[in-house]
Amino acid sequence: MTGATAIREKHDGEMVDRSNVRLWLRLLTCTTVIEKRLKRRFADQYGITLPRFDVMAALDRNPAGMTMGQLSQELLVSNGNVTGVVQTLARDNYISIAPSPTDGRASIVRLTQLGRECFAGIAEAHHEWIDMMLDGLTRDQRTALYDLLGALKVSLAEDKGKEQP
Amino acid sequence: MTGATAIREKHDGEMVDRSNVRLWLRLLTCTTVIEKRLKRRFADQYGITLPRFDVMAALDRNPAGMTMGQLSQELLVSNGNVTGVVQTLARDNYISIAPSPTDGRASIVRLTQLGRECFAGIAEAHHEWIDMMLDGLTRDQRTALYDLLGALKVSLAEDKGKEQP
DNA sequence: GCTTAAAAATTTAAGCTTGAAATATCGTAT
DNA sequence: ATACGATATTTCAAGCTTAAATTTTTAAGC
Repeated sequence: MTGATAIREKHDGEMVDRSNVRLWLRLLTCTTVIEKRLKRRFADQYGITLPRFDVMAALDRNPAGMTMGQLSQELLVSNGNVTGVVQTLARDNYISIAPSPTDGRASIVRLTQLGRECFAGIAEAHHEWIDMMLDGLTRDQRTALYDLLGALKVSLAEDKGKEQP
Repeated sequence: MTGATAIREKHDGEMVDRSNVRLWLRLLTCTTVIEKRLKRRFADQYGITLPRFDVMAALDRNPAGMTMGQLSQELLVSNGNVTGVVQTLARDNYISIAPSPTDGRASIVRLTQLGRECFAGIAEAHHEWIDMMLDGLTRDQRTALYDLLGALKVSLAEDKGKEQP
């Protein structure tokens, strides 16, 4: 079923059975394909990058505002990365950065009116694109995939403190 | 089951049921967590980046060498990216870049002896790390996840030509 | 009030990534 | 032999990302 547009999976070069590595590579390939398509569509139709959308989405969910540290934790990226993306969004007036009333070190980041309006339209398109990309799976398949990824997520969280070899 | 080290999922800010978006975010979160751990371990224990490892893995699988374009297709990244990563590996003498005997525009990239030796050790560690990270799933879960991701991959490939809204 | 460790954020250097432009080469048609 | 479209790669600008260093501020202890 691999037609001309079939997606190749990354390979690690080993010939012996490496089912875990193959599972990981398939996970990575699926995620990468979806992510690149989203990025392309965000850029083409809205002139926005995925990281900026992620920041706006986090702020949309927290209308009272968030600190840089909270954004870093919510988005699973470093503080330096958050600083850079936030500054770009502020430059373009999608968000505002205000000093924290209670901590002189911190800032409170919020969506502006312009930011909220832009985000609403982009979020709707985002949903539609995701729906389309997952449309080829049955509802049962999507549910099963969601549950299995949930198990993986829990397992990875428990992993956190494990020693490395 | 969300302990202190539980991994938060990214959110898109909507309160209505958006199961496809939640599935996508869970996929993204799992992939991101594994990828970041691999990157950290590669850097800490071998002083190498994941993209460089990817290039070496592709070349290990193709001892006769590959062109830049083949690397780009194999690794699902742009030509410009391949150029940059390949040049860095060549600088460090892990790979060699030779003019193609049949096409003056192209180059043939191969692992050097040093590159092969380094890659062998790193690849082994890579397998172990992946095995450990996926160890929390049962064999049946891993098989089911692999198959479901396969269905998703096929579906995404068929997506390729679909019109956007 | 002073000292110190910790916290919050910014800055920095290095690497990765894309898409487009530029350059050199190839293959085909005339 | 020449012209032209296509191909392969490099270069470039812009953005993202990390980890570490730095700066500013806070909180705790004395």
